[in-house]
Amino acid sequence: MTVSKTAEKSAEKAAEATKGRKDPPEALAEALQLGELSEQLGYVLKRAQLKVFENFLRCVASLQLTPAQFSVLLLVEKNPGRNQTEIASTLGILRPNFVAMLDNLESRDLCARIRSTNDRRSHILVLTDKGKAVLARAKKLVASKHEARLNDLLGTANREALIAMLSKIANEF
Amino acid sequence: MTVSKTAEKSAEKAAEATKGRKDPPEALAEALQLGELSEQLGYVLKRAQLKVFENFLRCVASLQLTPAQFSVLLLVEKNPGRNQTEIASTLGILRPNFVAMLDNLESRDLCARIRSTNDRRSHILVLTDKGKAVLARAKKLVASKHEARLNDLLGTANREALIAMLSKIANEF
DNA sequence: CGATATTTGATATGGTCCATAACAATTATC
DNA sequence: GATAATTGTTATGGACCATATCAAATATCG
Repeated sequence: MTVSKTAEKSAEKAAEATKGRKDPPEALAEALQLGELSEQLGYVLKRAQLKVFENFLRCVASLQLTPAQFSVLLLVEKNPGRNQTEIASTLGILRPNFVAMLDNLESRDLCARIRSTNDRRSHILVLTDKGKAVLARAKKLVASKHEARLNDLLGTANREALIAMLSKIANEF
Repeated sequence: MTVSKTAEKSAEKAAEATKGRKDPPEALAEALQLGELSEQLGYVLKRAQLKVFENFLRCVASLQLTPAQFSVLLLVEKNPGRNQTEIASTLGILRPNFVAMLDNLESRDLCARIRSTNDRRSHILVLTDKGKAVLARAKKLVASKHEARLNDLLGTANREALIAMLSKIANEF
């Protein structure tokens, strides 16, 4: 609560410093110096991730799919007959949180839970025909709009190198 | 709610498919195929970001600093005399959400808000001496543990290339 | 000048995502 | 056959993010 003596002193200096350069009303505020921040991997990684997700959402807006939902559909398509625990855990989703996600996808008739005949505790996941169709359309949108954008920005070789490095970090860090 | 006919049929096939390979009790569950997922930028970006943040937290655990708090301290140190709105907006933090963050940092005597003499609405932000000391120690920990780890994994040249590409995405995507 | 609009920090609030505990049904273990 | 473990589920709380709103201070403009 109380401000230290030294903080007060440096604060006075800081307040003074702004006095001299009182901006004329229409002046643009000077951009802040990012400094070491622009070299911080976590910082730039987070900001890039937000931008990529944002762009992804725009590209598949017509299908109303989030990145997480897209990843579920992709994984179920590639691994039919797996149960909720298996799909969720490979995506890093906790089982309790996966329930609502599946409720959503199932209510939109994109995938279905089926009680396994082997183990009647587990639900086997399958894409519906509509789910397959929507996923196919999503893939096309992602390739033509989302990935194409990235290729324009970085070039194909760099894009592949980027994904390889990120995979390495995700798996071995 | 109701499962489509086609979904039921493919479900039967899926359930049957698992019947043949009922695992012997001690068998390891086969890893799922990621398929196209491992080529999805958003997916690998998100997972890499989580790993990096996790590692960052471990490296500076002794200082109890999150990546977001670290970025605030860095930016305030580099840009003394700026107000809350300026610091928050360059970090992509909304002003309302920045209040609690500053309450935290201020209660730990790492930074201080000072009413500006120019504009008595705004609070000028300054690092306290303790804040400067903690930030200096944090920088050393990050450099020696966090970044060093990344250099070991990718090599210095690749690390720089990675950060450059991520910056490009963050700024131009 | 003075009325109105804008800005700043702050509060309240709701949404989404993430994590843990607990439970019933089912299956595995011994 | 008693006990333990697993599966899907619910409930719940925390962290983070976004919007509306407010009082105080300042800017704008008649």
